[in-house]
Amino acid sequence: MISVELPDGSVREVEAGSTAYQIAESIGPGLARAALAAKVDGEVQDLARPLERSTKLEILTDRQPEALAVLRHSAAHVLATAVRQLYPDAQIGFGPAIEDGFYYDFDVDTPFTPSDLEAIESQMQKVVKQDYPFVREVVEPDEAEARFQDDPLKLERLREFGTEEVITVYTDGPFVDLCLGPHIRTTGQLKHFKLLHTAGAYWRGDERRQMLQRIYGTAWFKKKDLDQYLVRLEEARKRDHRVIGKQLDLYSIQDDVGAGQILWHPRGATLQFELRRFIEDEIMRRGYELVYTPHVTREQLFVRSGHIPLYEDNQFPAMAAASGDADDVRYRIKPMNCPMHALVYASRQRSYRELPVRLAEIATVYRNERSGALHGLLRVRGLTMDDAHVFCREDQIEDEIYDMIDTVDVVMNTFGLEYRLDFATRPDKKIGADEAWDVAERALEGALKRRGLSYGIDEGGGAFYGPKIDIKVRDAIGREWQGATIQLDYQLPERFELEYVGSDNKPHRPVMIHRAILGTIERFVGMLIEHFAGAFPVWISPEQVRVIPITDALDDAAASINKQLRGAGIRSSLDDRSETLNYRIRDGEIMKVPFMAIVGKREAENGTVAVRVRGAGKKQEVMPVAAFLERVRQQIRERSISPTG
RNA sequence: GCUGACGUAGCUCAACUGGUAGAGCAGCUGAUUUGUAAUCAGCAGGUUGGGGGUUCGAGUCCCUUCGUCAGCUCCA
Repeated sequence: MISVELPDGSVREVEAGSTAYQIAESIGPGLARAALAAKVDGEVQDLARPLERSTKLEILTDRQPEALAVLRHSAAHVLATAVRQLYPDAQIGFGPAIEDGFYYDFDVDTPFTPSDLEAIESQMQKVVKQDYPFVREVVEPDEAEARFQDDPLKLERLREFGTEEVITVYTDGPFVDLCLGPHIRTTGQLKHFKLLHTAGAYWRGDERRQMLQRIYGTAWFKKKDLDQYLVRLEEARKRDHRVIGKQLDLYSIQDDVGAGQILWHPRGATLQFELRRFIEDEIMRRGYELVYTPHVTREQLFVRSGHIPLYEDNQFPAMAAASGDADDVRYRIKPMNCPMHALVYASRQRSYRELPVRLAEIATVYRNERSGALHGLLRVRGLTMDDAHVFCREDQIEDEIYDMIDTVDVVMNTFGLEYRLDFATRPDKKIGADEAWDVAERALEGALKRRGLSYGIDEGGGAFYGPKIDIKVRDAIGREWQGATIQLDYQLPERFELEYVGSDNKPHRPVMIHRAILGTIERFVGMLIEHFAGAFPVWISPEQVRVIPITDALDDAAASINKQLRGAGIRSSLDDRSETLNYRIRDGEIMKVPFMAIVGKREAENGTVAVRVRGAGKKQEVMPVAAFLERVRQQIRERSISPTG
């Protein structure tokens, strides 16, 4: 007999070899029916696994979020079962649960079409109806080899197993898979799922290997959850910066210019203008100095910096010699600013007294991104970094990093953006002595700890030249994009032989820190559009106030208010079109203008405006023009997130 | 770059198996003068992304090229 402790603290004595399912049955038929998996001593397992030792046991049902991943992974098996029935020659890859769903990779001769998906989904329904139990078996290597004789992908994985490892296979009806588990009890427990789309995916994520066909799907405990998820996807599409960017006339990308290049329209340019002003103001108060450097330089510069050949794939090809130059002088458009900032530093002698030297430049750089990677504003070829390079002594690193993290936090909080910090440590392939890495990593982590923000650790994720801190923000549909980045660099100072004269009157090599706070203006604006769904804070709104006269008899009065607002530095416009009031108000709402100042006869007579605040509907407020003006200015000054705030 | 899907008026989308390219909104003109989310009428607008091919005939089929989208890979 063994004793099993349940979550409520009660203990049951059962025979060794009893299953969690049997225990669930003994507790009650309702629980047995609802049971999806078991948690044994903190580990999620199949319900059918025999319990050999005294343990703590929790029966997982649809009330435990941990069971969702089990359900989704099982859904992947049901998918594979269906695909194998419809396409017996399909070879199977991997099929894990992922956030919000699952996928399974198949090697098939002809890729699946959308209508194939429908057929596969209805076949899945049949598999569910069959209510096949998921059966786990532990097998010997040669037995496993035999079972997966016709599945080269599985065989490949199988041959990677160490001799000590336990090989398990799972069977549901006709389908057998090499799999760690766990699974739900039967296929019938999968109820609410939907296949979403297909995509190619390299086998083992390696672009040199063959491309498999991946089918993505989603699965939920309840129909309501599934429906909500589909609605959420729909809502996210409405927040898509590419949709809103068009609606609000912020920017365009045109074939005549080329993929991945942004044409900023006046409204989008205003966002960029305010961001630049904001960040430049912020960092100059923190002791940074602005520099401007060329966009095209001799290729040799990037050879010296090491970009060529290391980064060459991401650079645009060389340009021919400028006229009059020697034939061997070629030029490159810059993919980064760091070499030039290093040269600014090196342009004269530096004393330890002037360190840290902090050089900043908001500059557009050009990278030859692979066409398939481009994505609206979030991944472009012409990207504008709010770049800076700090040259300092090792003992100054921590303070500098601390200040950078603080800047990131201030900037993100200004917009109410949530972000995630990742501390990326030394990779296997690295340059420099371990002692230097020790110092660098300690400094970075010390600064993180001092700032008191939580962060993840990306073990071995650092750059080859130094550890880094990455800041990631999510887009409307939950994809993470890198924003700010802070990178320590021992390599470039070496290559450019950067020096400062120390108090000992001897030359020393400074450390270089690369950092961007917004990341790139393009990506940051894209994130802002999605975050605010186009309803920007007043201070960055392209159009802050729209003055609307009720009839054309009031056009002059409205025009003079508009002029007054503009004179006060407010981005105001006048809508005196010969359209109905309703039409113009609707237009203002659609364009997400934070304030509409409506001028009727009463207002004109009293020197007031009827202020309609974006999103507040009819709850307007009549106030003197001067008071309104001050209110807008206050919102701008305080960088309020919402006009109602 | 790779796999798949897609590309029709400024925008959103129609056009059955190949048979005269349409609508709404936006735009222009005129009328209307409006008190808080679409006033009415008229007009104009397209070598169907580009190039080539099959066909009596191509938006529709084929090839090619550019681009977009979802992923993969890569990355700010």
